Amino acid sequence: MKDVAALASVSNMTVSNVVNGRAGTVGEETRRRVERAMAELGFHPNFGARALRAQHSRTLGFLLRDESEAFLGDPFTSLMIAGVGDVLRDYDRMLLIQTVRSDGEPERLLDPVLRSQIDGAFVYTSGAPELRRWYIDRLGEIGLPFVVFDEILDSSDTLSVRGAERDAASALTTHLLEQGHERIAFIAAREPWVVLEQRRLGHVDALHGAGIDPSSELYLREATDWQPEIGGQMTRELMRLDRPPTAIMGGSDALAVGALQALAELDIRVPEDVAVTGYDDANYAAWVRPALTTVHVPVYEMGRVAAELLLAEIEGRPLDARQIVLPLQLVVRDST
Amino acid sequence: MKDVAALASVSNMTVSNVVNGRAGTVGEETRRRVERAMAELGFHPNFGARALRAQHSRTLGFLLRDESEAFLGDPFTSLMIAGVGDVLRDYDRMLLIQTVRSDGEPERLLDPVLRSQIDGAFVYTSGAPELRRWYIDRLGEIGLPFVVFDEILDSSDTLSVRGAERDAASALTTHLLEQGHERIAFIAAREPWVVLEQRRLGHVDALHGAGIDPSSELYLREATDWQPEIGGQMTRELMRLDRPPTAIMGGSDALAVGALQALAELDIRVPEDVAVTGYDDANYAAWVRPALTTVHVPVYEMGRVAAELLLAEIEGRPLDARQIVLPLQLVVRDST
DNA sequence: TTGTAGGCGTTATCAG
DNA sequence: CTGATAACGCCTACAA
Repeated sequence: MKDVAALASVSNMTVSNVVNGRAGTVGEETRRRVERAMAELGFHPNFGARALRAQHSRTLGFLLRDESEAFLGDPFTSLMIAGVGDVLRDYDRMLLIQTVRSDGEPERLLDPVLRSQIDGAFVYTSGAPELRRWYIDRLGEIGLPFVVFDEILDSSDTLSVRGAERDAASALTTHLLEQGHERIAFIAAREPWVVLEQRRLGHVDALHGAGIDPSSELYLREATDWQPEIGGQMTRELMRLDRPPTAIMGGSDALAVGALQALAELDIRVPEDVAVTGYDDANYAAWVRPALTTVHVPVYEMGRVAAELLLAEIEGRPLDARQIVLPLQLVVRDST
Repeated sequence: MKDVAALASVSNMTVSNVVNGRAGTVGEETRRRVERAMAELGFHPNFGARALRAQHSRTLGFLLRDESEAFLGDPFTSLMIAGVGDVLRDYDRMLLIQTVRSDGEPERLLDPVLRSQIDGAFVYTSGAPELRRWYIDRLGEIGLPFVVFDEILDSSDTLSVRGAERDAASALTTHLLEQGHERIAFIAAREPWVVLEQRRLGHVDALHGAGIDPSSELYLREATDWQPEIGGQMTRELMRLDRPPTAIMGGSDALAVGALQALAELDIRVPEDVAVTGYDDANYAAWVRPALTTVHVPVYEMGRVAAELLLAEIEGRPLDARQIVLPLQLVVRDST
């Protein structure tokens, strides 16, 4: 910077003012001289120095803790990050990704925060409620702005974004009930996941609403992961029941795909004999046959909304709401 | 830091030595005192200050320029980032994502580099060859270590990672030839994409090897994107030909899924009447019916390899090779 | 083994 | 509108 200053025969401060486009503090002619000098020398402000002095980095952090290995590879997660990333790009901010394995030290997730490397954080964590709670509390103590995803917070001023999972699951179940189904199974993985609990609750809500008692033999959650094979296994198990279900709700699209496959192998027609629904509306939900009835979860949009929210908070703009719940859309296709 | 120093009754320097675990420069007893003080005060070294002074940030950048909007949402890209991210996590480094829209200023992609915000870069760019070239040259000038993906570089010491696309496409075509197919169509999107050119070349290689001249009416590339619908359109077009193909190779799985759908609607059996192949081996390739024969592209692995490569370079470890070409695996399923 | 002095590149403050 | 000065928090070099 001092080279630029020298070349343009001005002081450091003037260069700084030009770089930061501080209006009305620098003469038109001087600005031009400085700009020319910057171009000539290929000057770019040093990030570390700026962060040190200005106490902010124009960088936001995505803090991610997931169970699986290729966590970031999860389409859900990456679409969320894409939403965040797209908005940040428009606001000219950068995104830092920090992740911890579920078998690593959880505190490490907060490193960028503790080191003042970021100006705000997006928090997307799996795992035990206590841990999730701990992260939120800790971040609150630290006082850095942050948004959490999928967390159900009452009477708190923590920023959060989530989908109306319970309502949507209820709507999906109601859709099935309206088709005349009464024995509706619900299959899922065993992994703890708040969102899934909500889906289950919504499902039960709707059953109760129709005066049906959820049967425990129709609620399978034996699996360890969300692969279709597991969905197939659970489906076979269900169809061996004395009174098999007439509809199977998958806790995710992948599980539903497995159900579809298993039913095809058993020569059971979908939707004539048994209806199947997914959840998430992954791209392939429309591509399998029969195309899956499912619930569209606007993950990308959630990322965008969260980013807008956090940026508004950071830039001191007024917020309409601190907790945002996005509606989910029922998508009826051919499997029901 | 000075607070810690005060509390432990030592100098700043001693605290710094403890933080950085510099061996043998600090007494056992002193270290303990300092550590206690750090814990008590919740001390964490300031990132900006360290980056400024040390001239490195332990952060690597993923520089991404893509045509589409939700660029990061592309499963390909995000799996690659996941691979990179997983390795960096093991090496205790962070990942900064920088992106530019195709309609934005391309130079902005290099901002983190120019500002010394990162210690190295992963470069994944779409677009005209000149621009891609420009990025590589510019990064070379700057002198920061970087790896590029999917770039075919000869006689250069630029680090790069790519798949053996041409070989795999050739193998896939050969597989079809061995099944007795002679009229093999190739459909793709028009978007410029180096990888696709390679796939096409491999396809042609195999045809030539079998003494077949690639027919231009069997090479469709009219589409604007990679959605299945487009693959369906092209398939219908192909089947209207006087001598329709007996096999259709999709430039990607999504296109192949579209072909599958179109053929089903035309009551053409796959693979009996027409064989179909995809490319990429996306998760759904195994889930559609008939399950797609395709080529597995180890994107996640590519990310990992690139990260290992770049880290070795940065940390000054010796490199076996600077240009890495990963083999791709032919995956034969039910559509051929 | 520990301490002191100085500077990394920027920006805030305040004087001119 | 512009410039001098100090400080941000840490680390390198050298001294004790």
